[in-house]
Amino acid sequence: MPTQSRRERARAERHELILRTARELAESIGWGAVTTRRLADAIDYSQPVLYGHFENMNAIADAVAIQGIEELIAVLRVARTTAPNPAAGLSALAKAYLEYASNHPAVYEAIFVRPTDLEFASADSPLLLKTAFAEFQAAIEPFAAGDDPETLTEVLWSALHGQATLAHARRLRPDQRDGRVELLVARLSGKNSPPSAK
Amino acid sequence: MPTQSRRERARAERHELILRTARELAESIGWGAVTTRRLADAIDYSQPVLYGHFENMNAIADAVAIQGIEELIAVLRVARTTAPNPAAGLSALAKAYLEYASNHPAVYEAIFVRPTDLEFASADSPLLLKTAFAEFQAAIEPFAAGDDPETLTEVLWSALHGQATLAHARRLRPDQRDGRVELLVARLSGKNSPPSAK
DNA sequence: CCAGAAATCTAGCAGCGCTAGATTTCCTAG
DNA sequence: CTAGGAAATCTAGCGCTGCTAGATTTCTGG
Repeated sequence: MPTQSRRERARAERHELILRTARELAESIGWGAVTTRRLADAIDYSQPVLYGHFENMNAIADAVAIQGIEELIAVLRVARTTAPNPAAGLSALAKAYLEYASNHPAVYEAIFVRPTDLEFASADSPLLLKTAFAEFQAAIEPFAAGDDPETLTEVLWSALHGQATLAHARRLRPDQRDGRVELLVARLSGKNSPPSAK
Repeated sequence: MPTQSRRERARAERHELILRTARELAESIGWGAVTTRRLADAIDYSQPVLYGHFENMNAIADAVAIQGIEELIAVLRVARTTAPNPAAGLSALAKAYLEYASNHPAVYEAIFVRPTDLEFASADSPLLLKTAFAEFQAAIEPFAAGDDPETLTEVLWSALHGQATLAHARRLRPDQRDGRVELLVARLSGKNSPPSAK
């Protein structure tokens, strides 16, 4: 192992340390309070070190977002493919999505809420977004009936995104999280209101 | 008219000037760029004058949000009550909501996106939120069937909110805005996929 | 062991929200 | 009509932000 390699390894480790710390900080104090000074302090280096790894503060949040969307894709895929049938798959995927958003609000914010240049910036991020989108589409497509599957997918994703963000902003009744997603899935998949009461 | 009154009138005018200017600035350059210095410059006063009218910058955005939600409520009510039947009313309300969000993105952001203390802060703002919520509920309630109307309302509102925010972030196909809302409304109201194709 | 390269830090800039204290403007009483 | 005091307004500045140039330290290869 040449010296060069050890340096590179140390550098890569610190790169991960920055990301991990940024993520932890964001989850505990919110992105708005994750400043270069605080982050540098937390990793025990001076601010300029951060700029040796990332172009700016925004790029750090973007990198956390990319890690997050990879996790999210995996979670969605497991939820969907583990289910015994399409209806259960759709329901599991929807619940898994909201659960991820609820358990990792700062990461979710980094991915989908924060004003991001991530759209067309990094070369691989649009691909990841497309992959995530494909998970939604695979889950809802069996219920497309005569409608355009892509449009239906956008409707599903938007509906879940809305529930995630409004729930996080405490604008929806917390105890009804499951009720909302179940009702949404039921109506979107066409299996509508139960025969009569209950 | 005693002197006191003229002063008060001038003060009220400037109050409105601040709000109007803040709103215009936000719509043209985004809330992130609406700073106390820029806003003060735009109204041709120094920064401290702003603090004679509002507690802080956030309170200005909150005030814009309150103006906005009043507008939005009126828009929703007209859309809903003008329609000839419940189905048309729901559709009109949904489209009006998305249109308002699209036409006044900064105001929409002030109301529903910006991290706000508006929840329990101002005395009248929760009432306004409840009133807006009631509009949604009135529109969707006829289609509740056996389901809880409040939950269904939360589902509707969340779904529209998601479409509004993701569309603004350019993460949904712009040309499919109407298609999405129509599909959403159709599925939520139980009038599902057309008999066969097309 | 030592020169040069690489890594890291110190110190600083401009802009942010916000405010204390100086200054100006205005109203009123004599 | 003017003097004085209250009200309105501004200047200047604090501590924070993201970010960077240049000094300094650390490490590496000859």
